[in-house]
Amino acid sequence: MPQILDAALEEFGERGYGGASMAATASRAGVAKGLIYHYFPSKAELFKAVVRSCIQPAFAELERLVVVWPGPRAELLQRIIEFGHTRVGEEPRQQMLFKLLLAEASRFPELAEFYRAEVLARGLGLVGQVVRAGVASGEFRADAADEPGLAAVLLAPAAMGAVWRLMIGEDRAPDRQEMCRAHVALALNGLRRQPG
Amino acid sequence: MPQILDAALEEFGERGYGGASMAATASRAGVAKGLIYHYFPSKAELFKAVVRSCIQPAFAELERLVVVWPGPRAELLQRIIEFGHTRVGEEPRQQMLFKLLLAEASRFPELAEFYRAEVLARGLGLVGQVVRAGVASGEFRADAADEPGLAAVLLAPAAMGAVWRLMIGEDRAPDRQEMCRAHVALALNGLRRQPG
Amino acid sequence: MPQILDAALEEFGERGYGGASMAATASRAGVAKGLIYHYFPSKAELFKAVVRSCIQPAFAELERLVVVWPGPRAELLQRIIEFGHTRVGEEPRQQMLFKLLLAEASRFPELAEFYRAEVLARGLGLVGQVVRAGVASGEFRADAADEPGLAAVLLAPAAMGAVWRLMIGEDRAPDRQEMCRAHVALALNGLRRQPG
Amino acid sequence: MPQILDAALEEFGERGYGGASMAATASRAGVAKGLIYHYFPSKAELFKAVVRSCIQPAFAELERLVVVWPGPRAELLQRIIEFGHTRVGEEPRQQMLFKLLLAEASRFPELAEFYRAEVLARGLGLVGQVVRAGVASGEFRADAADEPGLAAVLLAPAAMGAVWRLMIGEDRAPDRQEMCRAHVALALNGLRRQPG
DNA sequence: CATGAATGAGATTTCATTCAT
DNA sequence: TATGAATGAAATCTCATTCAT
Repeated sequence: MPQILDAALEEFGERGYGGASMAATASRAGVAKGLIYHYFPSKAELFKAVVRSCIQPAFAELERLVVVWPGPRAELLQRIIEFGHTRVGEEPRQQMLFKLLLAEASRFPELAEFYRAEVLARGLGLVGQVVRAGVASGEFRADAADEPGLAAVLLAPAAMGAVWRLMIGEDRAPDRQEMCRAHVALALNGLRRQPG
Repeated sequence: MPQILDAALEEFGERGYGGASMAATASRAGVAKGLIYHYFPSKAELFKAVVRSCIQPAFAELERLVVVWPGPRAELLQRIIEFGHTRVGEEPRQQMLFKLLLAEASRFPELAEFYRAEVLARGLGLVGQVVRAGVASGEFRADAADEPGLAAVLLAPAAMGAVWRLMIGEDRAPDRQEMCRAHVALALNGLRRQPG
Repeated sequence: MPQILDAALEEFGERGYGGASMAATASRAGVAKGLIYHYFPSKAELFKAVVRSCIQPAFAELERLVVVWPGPRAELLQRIIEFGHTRVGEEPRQQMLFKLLLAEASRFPELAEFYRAEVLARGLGLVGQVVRAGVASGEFRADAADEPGLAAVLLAPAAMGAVWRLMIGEDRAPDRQEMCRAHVALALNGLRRQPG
Repeated sequence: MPQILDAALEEFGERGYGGASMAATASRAGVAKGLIYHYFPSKAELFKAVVRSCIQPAFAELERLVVVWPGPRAELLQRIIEFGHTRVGEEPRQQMLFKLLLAEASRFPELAEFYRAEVLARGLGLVGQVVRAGVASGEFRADAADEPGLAAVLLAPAAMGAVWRLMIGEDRAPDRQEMCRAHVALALNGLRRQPG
């Protein structure tokens, strides 16, 4: 059954939900078509199972880090941004998951809700927490705490970088490292407490 | 024939490339299936024609504005950012186009290339030009001119906002106005010349 | 399209609704599978179309006869009974129709209703009319007009003969002519006005 | 194993032979699919076993009654007819059995033969015996003994009543009691010795 | 220009049946 | 006895595409 999920992930990833074929998935997995239906009642259920199987506690590491971070918040924010640019879409399974979410979320409300709750909301919470802590400690300008859209703006460049890479390929998309550097610079400058 | 393209846009937009059906497109357009093949040799060609038909000189206005802008670059940049947040994905046709690009670009290299050249590159060029002008005029910090990823970072929040809205719906996605305000603030603060 | 209906009638008749196959129907008809779906949206619709195509004004002849009959009602009743025994299930199309109705009516409410309204009710009406006329003319015993189940009882032997023939074959079922003779005798004796 | 037969009866009764599924039968019975095959080599054999399990000595009571009946034959015949109308298709198991026989007999020759020998022939024998006895005793008209189709005609209304109820439902079919009354009246009148 | 009958490959899904445990 | 994983054939249905008219 894990082999079926693996095969299905590949197939869905390569062809999308609509383009994927149960027969191809079965033969990728080296099993008979019927066996898939022994475990999953339909293509849609298989798809959701595949997505579920890719969910990983990606944020756990960061969330722990935020809690125990001893140094300045600016540095923590930098780490988070760098983590976003380097780690997002690095592992193939995660990359496929993101691709599927991107392409099919609008046709699978459950998927969209999962993405909102498990990925977006956690990411926003993480960043928002750091920002507020930095404001409280006086590192960041005070009004940053009152900008409800700030977390999303801080998250967006890393996410959009991944989207661009998926859409037009790693080689033609904006360079990962360059975006990362500029992102860090803009964020830290943009949050710095104003002189005078 | 424009009716066919309109119908096809709706159909592709609602069902995606794989899910769209020529028969449904024909009946949406009120013509016979055969007529579609009179104009378009295949489903894939119809799809590309649909995408092409949605291309609009979205950047033309901005590109002109950048050239003739009389005031401070900060204000120009603010206008561009605001334009991005409010206009991107506002018109239904543009929204569908973006959705299709997002979902199918990886399976239609021509589409991806079109997006890269006509949308991404022009957008990056636009923003980059403003940044360099602002640096030249002393409004923005000098090292902003040497950050090749900066334009992408400045563009990303507006783009990602549109992606989020497509994925999880206007109502559950991060608020458009809040993101816009935070985006402007972060960008202007982040680019400001550092006090000596 | 008539060839499809003919082929479907054969297929459904031989194999029943559940056992019939669209592929077999198509190849019987000498057309491609897909063409059937060009005309009929589903197997169930094809089935109903087949049934509809078999409906014939079987009772029209008898209904006219009842109206204009000049002689004694007993003789008319005898003719109707004989018609029932000899004609029902004689023509192959009608035989198949009856078989299908019998076997599938309980799973196709529309079919059951059609049978009730177009076959059973008309048959009962016909017989009831003759009985009442015979009572009115004094040929039949008076209380026959007050027995609401009589028409069904008079119809039943002919119908049940057809059912038996379908179930166990013409050769092993009760003999058609013998049943017919006994039926006529019982009916005419049973309706005769009582002496004294 | 009785649970399997019960479950199979329900399943076959609801869906017919073709529509019934071994998996559904197994889950109705609360056992695994494999276990059914432990007892029954195939779906067809299970079906026949189900039918066999429903056979009950329905006629035994009547056959005994005919032998020992002390009173007039007319009264005995009336009882038999009333028994037919009230008892046939009363118990759900018998009803399902009849339904299955009706629908599938033509595709299961063994079933048809079983029905002919165990149901039809015994019923005809029973009625025939009573008629002959009544003729011998002078209660019934003499020529009734020479009508080979008479028994079938006398049996038919009760049987057809059950068929109609199965086809179009108890509520829309001819009323059971009304048919019974008319049947008794017609039979007794129709068999009465003619006045000189 | 325009139709729609016709095709045939391929999609998802069901299901009786087998078999190792 | 009993399970349930596994199979593979066949079922219904869809759909892009062709072509005679």
